[in-house]
This record gives sequence, structure tokens and C-alpha cells, in this order.
Amino acid sequence: MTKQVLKSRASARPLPLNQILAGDCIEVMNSLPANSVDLIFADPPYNLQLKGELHRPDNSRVDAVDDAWDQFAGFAAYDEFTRAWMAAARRVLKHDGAIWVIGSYHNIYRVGAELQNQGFWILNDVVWRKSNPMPNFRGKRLTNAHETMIWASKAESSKYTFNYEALKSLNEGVQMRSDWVLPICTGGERLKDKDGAKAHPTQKPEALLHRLLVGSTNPGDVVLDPFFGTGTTGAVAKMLGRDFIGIEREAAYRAVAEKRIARVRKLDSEAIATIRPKRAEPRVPFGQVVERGMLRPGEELFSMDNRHKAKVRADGSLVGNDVKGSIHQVGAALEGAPSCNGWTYWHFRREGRMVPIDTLRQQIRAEMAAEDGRPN
Amino acid sequence: MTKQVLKSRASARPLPLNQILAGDCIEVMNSLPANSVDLIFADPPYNLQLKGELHRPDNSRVDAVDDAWDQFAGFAAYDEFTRAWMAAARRVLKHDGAIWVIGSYHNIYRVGAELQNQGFWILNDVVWRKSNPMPNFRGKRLTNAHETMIWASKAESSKYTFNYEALKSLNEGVQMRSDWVLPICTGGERLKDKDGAKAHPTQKPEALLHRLLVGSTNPGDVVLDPFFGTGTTGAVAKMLGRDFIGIEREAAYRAVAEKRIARVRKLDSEAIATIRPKRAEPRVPFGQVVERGMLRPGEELFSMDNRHKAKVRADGSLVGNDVKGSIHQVGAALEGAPSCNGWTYWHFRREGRMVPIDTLRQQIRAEMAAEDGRPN
DNA sequence: CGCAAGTGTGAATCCTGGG
DNA sequence: GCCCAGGATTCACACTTGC
Repeated sequence: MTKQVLKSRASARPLPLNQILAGDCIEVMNSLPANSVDLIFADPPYNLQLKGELHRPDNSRVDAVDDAWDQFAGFAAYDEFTRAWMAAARRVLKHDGAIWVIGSYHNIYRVGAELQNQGFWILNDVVWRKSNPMPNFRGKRLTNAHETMIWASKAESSKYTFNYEALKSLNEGVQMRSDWVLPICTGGERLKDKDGAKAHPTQKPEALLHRLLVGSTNPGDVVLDPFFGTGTTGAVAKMLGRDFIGIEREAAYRAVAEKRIARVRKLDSEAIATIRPKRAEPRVPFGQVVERGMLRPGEELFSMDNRHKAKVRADGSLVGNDVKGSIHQVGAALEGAPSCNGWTYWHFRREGRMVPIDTLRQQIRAEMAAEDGRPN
Repeated sequence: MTKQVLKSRASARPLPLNQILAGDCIEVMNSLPANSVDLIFADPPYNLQLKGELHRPDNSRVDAVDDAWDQFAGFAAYDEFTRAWMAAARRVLKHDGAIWVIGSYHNIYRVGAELQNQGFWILNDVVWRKSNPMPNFRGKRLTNAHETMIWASKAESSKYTFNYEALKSLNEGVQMRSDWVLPICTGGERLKDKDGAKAHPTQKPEALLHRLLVGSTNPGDVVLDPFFGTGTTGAVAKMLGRDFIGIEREAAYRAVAEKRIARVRKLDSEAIATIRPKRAEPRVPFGQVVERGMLRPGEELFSMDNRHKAKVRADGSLVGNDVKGSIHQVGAALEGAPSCNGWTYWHFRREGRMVPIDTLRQQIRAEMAAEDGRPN
């Protein structure tokens, strides 16, 4: 049993969580409360030159195009479509929320420019580098071996979610880059109709959504996908303990997605949990180290290279070489640096060895965690 | 002596070939005859919009791109700038010509949309994946590890130049993809002032231009670079036997570029010529050795017993004693053998010693392992 | 001389909470 | 909103210095 309609926001209307909503995504999004979802993943139609696939927001069909003038009409119609769905998405998104949009060179430049025009703030563009792309059969161009994803917060001032440590961990301890090498969706993951044909022409690999959701959402966040298709976003969101809202116009895709997501089992919370960043640790004033007697007033601290020293004072400040202030301020002043992390800069002597004072902070934090009964 | 003013077109005005023209690129381009250049490479300002200073974790300051030429009032101003230079470039370009524009997420979406708006026809977007990008020091986003290049013909109907076989040969028999892994410009290639400071903040690597010009121009073609900077385009064009026209506003950049290009020696026509190789066993592409500058086109390779030699060409093929082909094919032909492992057969001279080219392959493999050995 | 260790640096939209 | 201060944060190379 998944919760279906639970979360309510400032708006009185509840969110239809973990459901696939039928209909045109613009209309459906406009029926949702404003400022209510944490992340949007959008995989809009790429088509500019494909005949008969492009519709205006009012569902009227755009005529096929092939000459230069009609090309312009094609772009104008696509831009209008983009503007409309993106504005609707923007309204639903929380101020601190973010959006991902995936596309190819056919549409991504229109999309990226419109994101900026609407006030979204691009955080990165990410290249999905396909390890097994389709070759260019006619040999007239380069193998089109990648797609582009744009990651943008709702505004420059948004406090977007970014799980830096989790992605670094996914990347064997090295900071995650903006180029992601992943195979396209094939084999058992690729959904098929009864007759064996692929259920959706552009099904995205779950690995892509996995990395994306781990990196830019937290467990319990609400992820909206206005072009849901066969539900890769929903499947991965469910697995990772995120809530999703899918919107899909085609009944056939909705049916496939429903079945698919029903089969997905949510990972247990231990598996979902990721490394907690240090920023999330409670702040410990250096004065507490002194108060608790872990360091005594008058004791001397040393920089790692032993070139600088300072004396601890009763109020938790330091004094060294005529400089007084916090552990950070004195360290910065002595080094002539713009800033300094005093916790890692200063060391005390114990049994002839130099120990960073950060070990004392970690001790205090461990005690605080034990008191709260909270896992560290 | 290079030819200076030779080619004339339908227009009576001659083209100022292999020169660096001073001034605003829009005015200068408008002074050139219409429909006269074969390729444009444009590296316009990215409009980075940097705010404060940034320091590395070791407190050293990042030398940011804060030059006046990258300052724009906003997107509207940047769009107007883009529209203007692109229209001027379009006028100068032959109907069957093409354009490359490089940028980052800050500007590339504006650029790509305007390309389409002006009627250019995007052929590919190419991702330059940097093997050694600057990290994201604060851990707030993904490492910005790539830049984007858009390749577009003047119109959908253009018969653009694409040397499929040459690029395939550079990639040792495998179709060239839309993602190119190349290091940023450092070391001896990076131009410095007298005081050791970098001469230009955003100098592009020659390997990038090498691949681009081999793939999308022919010898004798005219390449226009309206944002010439310190002249990477001109240097590579000259080496590869293409003519260039550079436009640069800053006198200091022009001076550096002049000196740089004067030092470049044009490869002989045999080295420049590209071939249609028969299918070679794909392994590590020998072309990468050339692209990365580990061996220069024109350099001679020798058999271990010194009885045979061959010359390296720009597309990674060899020519020796009227035999042309891959390192393996030429070795086999010269030995009268049914087959030959070119990697162990061929040697180059360094400091009087003969070194097998296989050491270079091992070097590349080590780098590739470092890049791809971990999940990206 | 070689190897190890240390230093410098690259198109970057790079912090956050409390008062 | 602003100001202030705590304190968190890096990868791949090339080059230099030291033993």
C-alpha cells in the first residue's frame, strides 16, 4: 500500500501522490496547487521536424514543415509549446525546487533559452554519454552519441537540493562530473508490448533517473514528471522512497507504467539513506570544548606545520602573536588567508603527538547524538 | 612567405587571407565579400556572470575570467550581440559552408536558438569532455567538465564538408562520435606573457581545432574566426594547409597570435592528404597519438632495423615508399608480409634513441583507464 | 642522474544561518 | 532585507624542489 493522497500544503488542496494523472500536462499541472513539488523531471517531445507530432497547447496540430519559412513556424510553435508547459511547471514548483529537462540538439537550445527567460537558474548541464549509441548509418555526420540534460533551480536565490557526498560516493570517492556515461535502455529493462514491440520509443534508463534523484532530491520529496511515458521516473522514485506525480496523455503508456510501478519494491530506508554531509552536523562552539575541560585555558595550540601557535582563553577565544579572536579568525590572520577552518587548522599536543582539535568536536557530537538517541 | 591576398570570388573584392584583422568583428565581417568563406569557427564570450571571488580549499584564489569583453548587461544585451555577429558571419559564409560555435551552459542555449532562428541547420552538437577540468571547489554542483560545440550548415540544403573517412581514420576505423575527450590547454602549448601570466584566459587546445578542421574542411579552404584571441584557429589552419582569416579587437592578443602563427610550419602536402583506409582492426586509435601531439604529422617513423621509414599524416595514417595506410598496413607492405603489428613495428626517434610507438599507446591507455575506469 | 614530494592552476554563474 | 561570522570545500596534470 502506498499513500495516495496525503500531503497538504499551504494551499488547502492535497497532492495526488504516487498516481498517474491522465490528460494534457498543462491543464493537469494548472489543477495542482502552486509551490508544492520539490523536483520536476521533464522529457518533452524532441520533435521539430517530425511530421504530425507537434501540437499546440490547445491541442491543435501544427502542420508539417519543410521549407525555410515553415521552419520558422515550426520553431515558433515549438517555442509556444515549451513556454506553456514550462510556465505551468514553474507554478507548481516550490521556490527552493529544481527542474531537469532532457533533450537533443533538435530542441534543447529552445528549451534552455526558455528556462533562462522564465527565470530558472541553470546549475549544470549534464551530458548523458551513451555507451552504446546508434551509429550514423549514412556516414554523413558524427555518431549522435549523447543527449543533454539541463539542471536548473527555480530562481538564482533557490536553496536547491544537492547531495554532494552521495554522488561523490557513487563515483568512487571522486566528485561527480557533468558527463555521465550510461548505456541506453535495452534488454530486460526495456518494456515491450505483448507483440514484442517496444512499448515506448524513447524509454529512459533507470540508471539515469537513479543518479539524478539521488543527487537532487531527498527521501520523501515529491517528484513531478509531466511527460511520464512508461514511468521510469515513477519507478525509480518509488524505489528510492520519493513520492511521484506522473502526467501522461496516452492511455497505453499509462497502463504500461501502472503495471511497471506496481512491481517495484521500495528499498528499505537503510539502503536509501546516504552519507550525511558535514554541513548537516550540529554546530559546536569551540567554547564548549573549553567548558567541558577538554582543553584548559592557557593551553597552547599549534598549526600543523608548527609555524604558528596560539593560547586558549577561558571564553573560547584564542590569542596568538597579538591576534585575538575565534579559532577561525586567528588562524586566518596568522596565515594571511581570507578564511580558515580552525577546527582542522589547530592542533594540541598529547603524548608527544599533534592532534587536531576537530577530534574533540567529534567527541562532543557523538555525545550529543547519544543523548538524542539519533544515529550519527 | 604565406600568400596574403590572393583568392577572389564572384565579388570583385579579394579576401585578406592568413591575416589577423583588427577591429570589431561585426564591422570587419561586413567589410568582407558575401558568400566567400568555407567555415567559421566562433568562440564568442560566454557571458559567465561571475559574482564574487572563489578560493580553492587551500585558500588560493581562482583566477577568474572577469575581462571586460565578457561583461553584458543581461540576456537581452547578450542576445542582441549574438544576433548581430551571427548575422554578419552568415553573410560572409558560402551557401555550402558551415559554422562551429563553442560555449558553456551560460551562453550556448542562446547561441543554439539563434542559430536555428537565422536558418542555420544543426548537424551535430559535439561535447568536449575535458579530461582535466577544474573541480567544483565548494561542492555545490557537479564538476563542470565539458563545453558544447554546435556544428551547423548555413542551410538545410547546404552541401557541407564532412570528411567521414578522415575522422574515422583518426579514430582508427570506428565512426567518430559526438563526444570528444581532450585535455584542456596547459603546459608548453599554453601561451604566456613575459611575466609568465597566461596570455589569454580561455585559450583552446589545438587538438580540438585539429579534429574539427580535419573533419569539416578540405586543404585550401578558408576558415574565418571572428573571435580570434591568441590564434589557435589560425595556427592549426596553417599547419593543416587551410587559409584563415582572424578578427580580433585586442591588440595584445593580436600580437601574441602573430608571433605564434609565424612559428607554425605548414605540413607538407603528403602529410596533409587524407586517405580512404581499408578496414583496419580497431584497437587504440593511432590517430589519438597524433591528435594529442605525441607524434606530429610529418614526423618520421622507422622500423627497428632502420631499413624502412614512413611519415605520419594528419589523420593518423602513414605514408612511406608510395604505400599509404594504417600503421599496420604500411608496415606489412614494406616488409612484404601478410600482416604486421604496427604498434611494435614502428619507432620514433627521441634524443637519439629509437622508441616503439607502442609506448605512446600505453600512455593513452593509462589515461583512458584513469578516465573511464570508474563509474562516471 | 632519478624519484619523491611539494606547489601551482584551469571559461566557475561555488555557503548558510542567526541576529 | 542586510551584515556578520562560522567553517566547509578539490581533480588532473605540469612543473619545481629536494634528497
